[in-house]
Amino acid sequence: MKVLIVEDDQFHGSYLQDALSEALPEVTEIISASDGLEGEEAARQPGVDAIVMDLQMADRNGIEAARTIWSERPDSRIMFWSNYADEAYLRGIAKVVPPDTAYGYVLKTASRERLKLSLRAVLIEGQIMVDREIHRQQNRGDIQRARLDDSEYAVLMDLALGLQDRLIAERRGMSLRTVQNRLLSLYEKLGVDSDLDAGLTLNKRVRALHRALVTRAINVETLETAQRDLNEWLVGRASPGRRS
Amino acid sequence: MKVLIVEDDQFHGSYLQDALSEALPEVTEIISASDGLEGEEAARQPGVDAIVMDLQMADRNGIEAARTIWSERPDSRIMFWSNYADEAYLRGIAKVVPPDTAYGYVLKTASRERLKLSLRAVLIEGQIMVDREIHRQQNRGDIQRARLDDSEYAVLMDLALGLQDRLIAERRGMSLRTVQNRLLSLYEKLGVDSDLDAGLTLNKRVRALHRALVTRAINVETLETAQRDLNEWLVGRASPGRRS
DNA sequence: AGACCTGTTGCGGGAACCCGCAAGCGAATT
DNA sequence: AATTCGCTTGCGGGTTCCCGCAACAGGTCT
Repeated sequence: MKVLIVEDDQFHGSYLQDALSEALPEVTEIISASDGLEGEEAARQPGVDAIVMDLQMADRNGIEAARTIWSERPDSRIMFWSNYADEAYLRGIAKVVPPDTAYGYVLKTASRERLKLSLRAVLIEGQIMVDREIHRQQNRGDIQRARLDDSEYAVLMDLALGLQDRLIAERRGMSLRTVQNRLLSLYEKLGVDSDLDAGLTLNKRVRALHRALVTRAINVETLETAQRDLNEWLVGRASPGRRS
Repeated sequence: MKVLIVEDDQFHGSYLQDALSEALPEVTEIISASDGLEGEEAARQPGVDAIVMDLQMADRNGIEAARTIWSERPDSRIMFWSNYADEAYLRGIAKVVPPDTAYGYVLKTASRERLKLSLRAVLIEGQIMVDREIHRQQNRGDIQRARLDDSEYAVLMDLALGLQDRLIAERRGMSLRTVQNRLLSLYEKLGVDSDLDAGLTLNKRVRALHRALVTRAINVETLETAQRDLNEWLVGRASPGRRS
């Protein structure tokens, strides 16, 4: 069995390599890549059965690399290994994982035992496994009162990009008023108003983005990929009617 | 010589310990802390001459820890050691470093040689030393067209918190129109308009925050500490004139 | 001194935003 | 079939935001 490790921190990389060969005796070969691009390249080698991937990497991050890898080989088993329990990462992964594909998400702070267990479960058994820390993070009701559904999340991304209501409506195919309703529930769920019990009134749009960031509903990498998606959408929209 | 290492990643911690004792033969004792709070505590021990501090830590981050340490012992020499070259960190450090105090900022991606050199320069020689990568990051004119001055930065933080113009004016002691002028130049410097050459008009406030984040002018930790500062200011404002 | 530049402030108006109200519509329940 | 519930949509109005225009103060250059 041949496993690819994509990790840009050499210490974490060698620790991972250790744990991997300890946990999975069936591994015969380990290859490494130190950023997302290299990772995509290396994953094209024949015989790569499984991948362990860091999420935060300089050039191309883990989720983007995973997207291209999965688009080429949808049955690849990928284990994500990350410092942070941001909900944004989980959403990002959920958007790119093919159906019936095994993947996992463990934190770097997890114990060696849990890491080894997860590696076996995902890479060998083909399970789907997400560190319970990550789910717990999201559900703490004091900070994030309710989960955002997909449509709300989409609007949140557009808001975060700075689109105005009209544009969001066009992009998401809703009416203007519906967009505003989504925003309303976003403000509610993100706790925008709860901060102004102190009697101060604030800019809800910006505050929503602020709250989304500090609650880890989105993060800066999310913003960057969302910007790329927006650019694609924009060129797709710019064909006919070259007016003004 | 007694040195304190504050670092929550054990691998990086032991690497640092190695490099430290290699680079500084005069070190006789190394003590460790694994988060900001522990670090503050440990720094109170007698005889701690120098500190190496990670910036990203779970509970209390490196800058906050440095602030309390410096407030107790302003002559402490602190070397910051970080994964990211965010301008936000540099600004945060600049705000808390006492005058005539030695400090340094190196990236974790720096070579072992450069790390050792910086350690000597800062902890032994008492120099101020900032990794050139960090300055380079900020000055790339394609992304960030011009540096923000302190007043603009302050307004940017308030904007990021979701304050509206009136509040910012009150907090910073400017007129409403002046605040708006600051915002104008922020929009300019952050490149808010440059994105809308594609002909799309967007919400400048939110877009400014977006740009500030992706250009690393600010980051999420900045937002969190700014929120705390805001809360302090709010309670300080709430005493007399209980009007409406 | 006069010209000039930079930063601050007020005014005013068009655009965007926030949101209450109410009508419409499909799905689930009774 | 009637009712209820949730979601969508249009309308209207109060508020905030963005910013051009212009007056003014203080500092610099000639």
